[in-house]
Amino acid sequence: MSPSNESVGPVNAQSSSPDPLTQQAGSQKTIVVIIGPTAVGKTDAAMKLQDQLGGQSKAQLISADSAMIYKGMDIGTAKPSAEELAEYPHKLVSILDPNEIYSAADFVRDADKCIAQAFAENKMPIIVGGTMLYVKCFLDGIAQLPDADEAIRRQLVKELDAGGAQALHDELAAIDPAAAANIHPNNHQRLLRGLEVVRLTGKPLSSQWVEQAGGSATARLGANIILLGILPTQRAVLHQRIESRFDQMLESGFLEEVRTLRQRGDLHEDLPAVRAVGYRQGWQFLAGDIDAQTMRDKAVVATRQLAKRQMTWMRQWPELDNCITDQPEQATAILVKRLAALDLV
RNA sequence: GGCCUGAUAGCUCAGUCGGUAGAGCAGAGGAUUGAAAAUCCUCGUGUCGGUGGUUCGAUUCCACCUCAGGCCA
Repeated sequence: MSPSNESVGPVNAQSSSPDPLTQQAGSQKTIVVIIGPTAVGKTDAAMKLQDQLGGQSKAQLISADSAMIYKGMDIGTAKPSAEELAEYPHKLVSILDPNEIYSAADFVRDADKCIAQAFAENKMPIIVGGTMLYVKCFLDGIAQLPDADEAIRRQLVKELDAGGAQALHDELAAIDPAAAANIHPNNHQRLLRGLEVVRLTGKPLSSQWVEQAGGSATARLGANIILLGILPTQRAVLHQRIESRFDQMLESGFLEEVRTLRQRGDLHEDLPAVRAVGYRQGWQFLAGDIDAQTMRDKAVVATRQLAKRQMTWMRQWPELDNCITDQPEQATAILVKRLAALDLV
């Protein structure tokens, strides 16, 4: 009989379920979130946590990864193997064709759905991934904005080519100085998106950013969040892992995977899937633009740079102050301890 | 053994008609709201291979040495 039993959340009538574990998990609605840079061991930590919680009937893994979302991109995204996925089913893995485009807003919507389902099945949701924007938007909420609009984007690109980025940035600044200050003129991707929203809604972007639809994850889902970041202090060690992991991918037939994607004929280098780390370089190699050594080196560099950007997100993440571990092998133990303190395991 | 070319930032190189030097890449830090494994911003002191010589002053010119590549023997 732990004191935290009474202090956390409403307690359902004892008669509703004979299983106290299930009942507590259901009533307290806890979501575990594990984030970290690529190659750090997030997936292993999440799978071990599922074991600790009692297997796949008690936990639901949900991937927050903008590349694992694609079918046929397995080796290069370091997806768990088919055997592992059978034992540790992941939501939001291999759900999209590589010719499709996914977004942070899609992720928030899909993750919310997966979590509601997990709660309905008395499973504890475990979000695990390295796409920090997805996780950030999931946790904080995301503004209600219009989807990408092909016609307007084409028009904006035309204007960009004709008049240059500064003219477009000036236009944005005239309507919405706050958004313009936040978006560098050279960042065409964000600049065009900003103008797209302004033209579609007729309202400033910055004011719409403030109103996050549905609010934070806690507010939307009535759940409390346990967030764990795995942030290595020895970057050289991570770089080492990234390098040898890519070499292993090559040995495992990564280039065959890319070749299969190329041979479809309908994919191209402007698609997010083909721009993914490793795939972009493999694509260029198979197109004959770069040699094998260059491909390998550039892929490793791109992966290192990805890891760096992921770690920048994490360092700036205030909620992460007291829950970072640089020892991936201990991440599961730390989470189990925190769940135990809430009587959830 | 002789001749030629090179030696400058972690890497590839530019440059200084003699006044101690700057790009790309790598690396580091940062931003991040429907493409995010994306996109973008900021950050450059290094015995200018070594030792002498000429000069007020040499990374720059000269000599020799070392190393690398090439050519001739």
